[in-house]
Amino acid sequence: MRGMPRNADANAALREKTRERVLQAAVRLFSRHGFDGTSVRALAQEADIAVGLLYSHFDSKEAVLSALMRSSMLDVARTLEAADREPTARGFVTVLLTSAVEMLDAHRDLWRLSQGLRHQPEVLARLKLPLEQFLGATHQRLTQALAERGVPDADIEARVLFATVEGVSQQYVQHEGDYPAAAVIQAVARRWPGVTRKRKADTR
Amino acid sequence: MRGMPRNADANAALREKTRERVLQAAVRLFSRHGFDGTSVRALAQEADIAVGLLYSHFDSKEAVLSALMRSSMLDVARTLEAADREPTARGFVTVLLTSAVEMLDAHRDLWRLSQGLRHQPEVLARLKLPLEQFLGATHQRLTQALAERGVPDADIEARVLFATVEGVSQQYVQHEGDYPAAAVIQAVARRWPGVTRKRKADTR
Amino acid sequence: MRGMPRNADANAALREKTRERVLQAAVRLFSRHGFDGTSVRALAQEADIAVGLLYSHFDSKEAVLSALMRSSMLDVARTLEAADREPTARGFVTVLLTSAVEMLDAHRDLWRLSQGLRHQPEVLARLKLPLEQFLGATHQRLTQALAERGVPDADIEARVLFATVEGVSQQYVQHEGDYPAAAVIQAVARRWPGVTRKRKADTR
Amino acid sequence: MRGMPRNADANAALREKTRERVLQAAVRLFSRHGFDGTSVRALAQEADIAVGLLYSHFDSKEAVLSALMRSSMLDVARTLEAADREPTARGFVTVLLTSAVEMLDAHRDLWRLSQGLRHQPEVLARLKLPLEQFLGATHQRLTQALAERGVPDADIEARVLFATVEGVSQQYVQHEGDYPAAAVIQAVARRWPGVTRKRKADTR
DNA sequence: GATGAATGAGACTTCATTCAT
DNA sequence: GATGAATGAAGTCTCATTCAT
Repeated sequence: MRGMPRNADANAALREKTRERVLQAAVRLFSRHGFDGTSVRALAQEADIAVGLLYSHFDSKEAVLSALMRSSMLDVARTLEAADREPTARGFVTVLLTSAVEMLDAHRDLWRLSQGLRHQPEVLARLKLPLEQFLGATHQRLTQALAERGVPDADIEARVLFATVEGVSQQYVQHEGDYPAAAVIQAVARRWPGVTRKRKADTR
Repeated sequence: MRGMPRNADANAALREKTRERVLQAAVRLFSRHGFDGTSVRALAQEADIAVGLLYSHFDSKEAVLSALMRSSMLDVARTLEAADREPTARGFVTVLLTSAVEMLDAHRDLWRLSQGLRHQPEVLARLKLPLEQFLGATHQRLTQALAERGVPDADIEARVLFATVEGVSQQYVQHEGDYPAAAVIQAVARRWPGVTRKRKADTR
Repeated sequence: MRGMPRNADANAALREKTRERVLQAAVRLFSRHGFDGTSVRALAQEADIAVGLLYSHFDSKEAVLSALMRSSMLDVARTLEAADREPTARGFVTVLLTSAVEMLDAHRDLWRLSQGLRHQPEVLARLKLPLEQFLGATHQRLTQALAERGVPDADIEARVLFATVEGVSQQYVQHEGDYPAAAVIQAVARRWPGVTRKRKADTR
Repeated sequence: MRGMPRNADANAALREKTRERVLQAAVRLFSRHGFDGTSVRALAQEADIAVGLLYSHFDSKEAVLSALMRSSMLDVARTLEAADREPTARGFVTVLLTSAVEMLDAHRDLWRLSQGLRHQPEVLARLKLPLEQFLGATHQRLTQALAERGVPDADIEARVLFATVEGVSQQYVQHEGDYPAAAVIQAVARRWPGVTRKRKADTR
């Protein structure tokens, strides 16, 4: 076992700080110029570190992207959790959209980045991200949430809801600030039942 | 004077055919490997022409992308036109989504490609695409279409509709074939008025 | 099938010339500074071409080395052939050494280079050179040559001979010109039988 | 004044042990992957010390190589000494080869490494190794040894002997264990006089 | 028009070395 | 003494674009 001067804790903290700086710089640059449009040199400069140091934290430029994408998937998952406490479908939809919008405010760049990659199968494959599986699981959760709140035909309705959330998110991000989010959310919510009916049968 | 050879028309047709082959090759490759992931050499190879010839048809690799994006915007515009003949909001929405899905079937790759670039402002700027303006115009047209069909609060409702169309398109493309498009479209349409009420005031 | 302007033959000749220039530059530089000590930029400069062009002729810097090594193995094989016409062991040895020395005069750098790599198993493995096999075959040929010329115990004697040729080559190259090659060759040859005795048994 | 701590001797011994570990790690790695193919980090890891510590023992990576090469030259010199006690040329040759082979068994990797560098003049120059001079001295010693044992034309014969030793060493190392060293040595020795004749004149 | 050899800037990544702790 | 985070120069290779034929 080898020694460890300079205090191991301080060292770990130092590393964590640097890593975080790289990730934040990466969100900014990747989302603006694209992954390929961002050079490692630019990335290091934005993070205010030497190029070499970047590689002591990540195996490759791609690994930085991969870390970001994982974090983005967590964002989405968290959005869902917030809505789960609402008893009615309308409440569920409202909170879902509201917290999605809040998440976008906080992580707009990250979300833009992840959207940009959604449709590039080759790239996703290289990153080894379980996107397919993640989308499937999300659909499942939405279906169950609606079913529990008495929405019939929950499977199809979940698809409608999923599409709506994605569409609204897209529009919201695209408009960079002047989007009537509250009004749109309300208009969407009005289309979902405000009370929970007795369910006669199970979802499946 | 030389030049102006045997048959000017045949020559022009030939050029057009080559140009078309390049564009088709570009959709395939760009949508799979991304713009940066596709080399001009690969592009020329896929189009079965020499690299040099490609440059006699397009100023640059970027110009090829630009041409594709313009064509994609036309796709979307055409989708709208198809729906315009429907008298009720529900009919409008139904046809809008249906023809969107049809368009996706025909131009899935192109649409994927354009989606991938939607969120990269710097790239879009370089391509000098009037995306902002195009989205604004589309929103206008939707708003007017809904207003004309007696939908109150047409501005907000148009945003809901736009978001829905985008969301459904996204999901549809993502699922590569096993998406219950018809059922989803029906479920969406049910949320829109099937009859046109008298309008009391204009939209604007 | 695509066309081929600028005359296909001229094109091929052009390519061959360039390729040859690269190989010659590579011998010079690799043998002086080592493979790792030679940058691709330096290589291209010495060959008086652009870096990129080098890569249209060879897959990698390593591929250049590989091509050289193959050519070096041919050199050695040719040396053997020259000696095969001698009827006595002494004549065989004399010609073998003489033509080895001649070969070294012509391809000193290449031989130095290949010697430098002989003992780096990892590198050789990467180059996928059949060195092991080549050395085995050479030993076989020497054994048979000696046996045919009536040398008893030809297997061991072939090893002595092989070692001598290698050792003399090494010394010759190391001395850069002031090596009494003729005298050494004569002294070596004196140790081998000048007449061919009747063989009583086969070699093996 | 601080420093000069508890036990200066123990400290020095510790340093020496570390230095030795580095050198051993270096032989292993350099001989397998080459000098350039071995990173300082890998070297430190193999020696189980921190990178920084390595630099407190050696000025540079090159200095490590230099130390190894010097040690390799000592190996060769020692080989010669062992043979010096033999009265006849044949005995001298036999012991020379035998102890060369023994040395190779003990320091195969080191010898391989040094052989790999023999033909790279630029590299040798950087290491400031007196190779030229060392080879000259070795030749001198061989010449004298043969002359003293009554071999005429000792200068040329010494070259033959030197070449033989090098050639056999090369073959021996290349064959990684299945080389009939004893038989080859015997076959070589048979070519040298087993008795010492009166010398009529001096060598030079 | 059509070709592909040629160019050279710039991308990602590695690595010897330094130095604050 | 001992550590390993940090540096940035330099390496290999790719690629959009040009142009002689």
